[in-house]
Amino acid sequence: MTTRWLTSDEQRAWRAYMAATLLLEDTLDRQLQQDAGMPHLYYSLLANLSEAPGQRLRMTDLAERSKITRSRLTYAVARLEKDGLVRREQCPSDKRGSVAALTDEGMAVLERTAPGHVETVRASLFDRLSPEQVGQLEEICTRIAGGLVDGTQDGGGPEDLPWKRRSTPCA
Amino acid sequence: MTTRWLTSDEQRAWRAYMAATLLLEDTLDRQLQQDAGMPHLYYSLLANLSEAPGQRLRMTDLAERSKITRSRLTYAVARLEKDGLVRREQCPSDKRGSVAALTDEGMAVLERTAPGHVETVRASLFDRLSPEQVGQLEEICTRIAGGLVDGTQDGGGPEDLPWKRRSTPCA
DNA sequence: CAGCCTTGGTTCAAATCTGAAGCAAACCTA
DNA sequence: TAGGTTTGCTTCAGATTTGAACCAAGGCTG
Repeated sequence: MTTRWLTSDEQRAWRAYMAATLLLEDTLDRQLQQDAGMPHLYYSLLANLSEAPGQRLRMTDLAERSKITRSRLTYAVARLEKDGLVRREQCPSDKRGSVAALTDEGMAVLERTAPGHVETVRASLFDRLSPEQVGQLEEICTRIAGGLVDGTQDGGGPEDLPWKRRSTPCA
Repeated sequence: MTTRWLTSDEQRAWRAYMAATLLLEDTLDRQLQQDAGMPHLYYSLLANLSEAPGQRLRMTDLAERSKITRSRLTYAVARLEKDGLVRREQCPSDKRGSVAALTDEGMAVLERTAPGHVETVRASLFDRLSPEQVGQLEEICTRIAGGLVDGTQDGGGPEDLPWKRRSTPCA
């Protein structure tokens, strides 16, 4: 089959998408590195944990929610643990498993830095969009993410994609 | 001033955005690593060069178009040069400057891998969106990017942001 | 033109990320 | 319950990225 190249509308959208995502991620990384001493992804891990019951999650579960590989998560948590923001615990129900738990200090860092982060997200994104656009963005992104979560893109790729797994709740 | 937290609409949009961008970038990286032996960003560098007059660009210019730092570009180009896909040339008009030029081999790789890449972008993104959504996405992303390009986010941050610079065309 | 600031790019050291491999526990199934 | 597979997570080695430091060439000013 001959390639269906992008239309010029699609090309413009694609270029804008690449620019926006690169610039925004960069902005957030810098802001958080500055104010919280960690990249955006690490902050989002803390945020994820803070919302979980007991402020703790199984590694695989956290990886899945964060859309990152288990390998990447292992390193990230190791760093956060070294900083005392997260503690690793043994999963009582599965001796193989480990649980990442937000420490009080981690929660404190989160509470201290959240306002600045939200402010940056607002200034970079939401304050520039109309309410309708916020809705459109959600719809669009949900659709994209939905298609990629268990994405049988072209017949089963790598297996280390955490969001391709199921994890049993640890309790 | 008290923090203006995200509304629940904004929160949903933000979460969807993070999920979509992480998953999509991951998908593209894997696809291109597989088919072209390089991450998505490197591919986009080649693509950028291929569209430039003479298939060559000043380093700073390329960095700016690609929305990455000069440092990052230096390493990326070094790798691409090692693979023979790009050649560094001296800028005739400025002895400090260097120019990245797409080689024939680089162009060949691009032509060979472009169809698969486009197909992945389609499957992941455009084939899932309505034409209106494509338009909305462009509008939204253009707005985001526009706000961050020379973004005086909160009074002048780091200076190594290439898109904060001007570069003179080399020729 | 000397002195000084800016610009274009690279280099350094350290942090992060990646995919494959490894290891142990859990889960079958005969 | 032994044997084989899967699951959960870490470890390894190498690639990539980061921000600061560095260096040489350009530009400007007195």
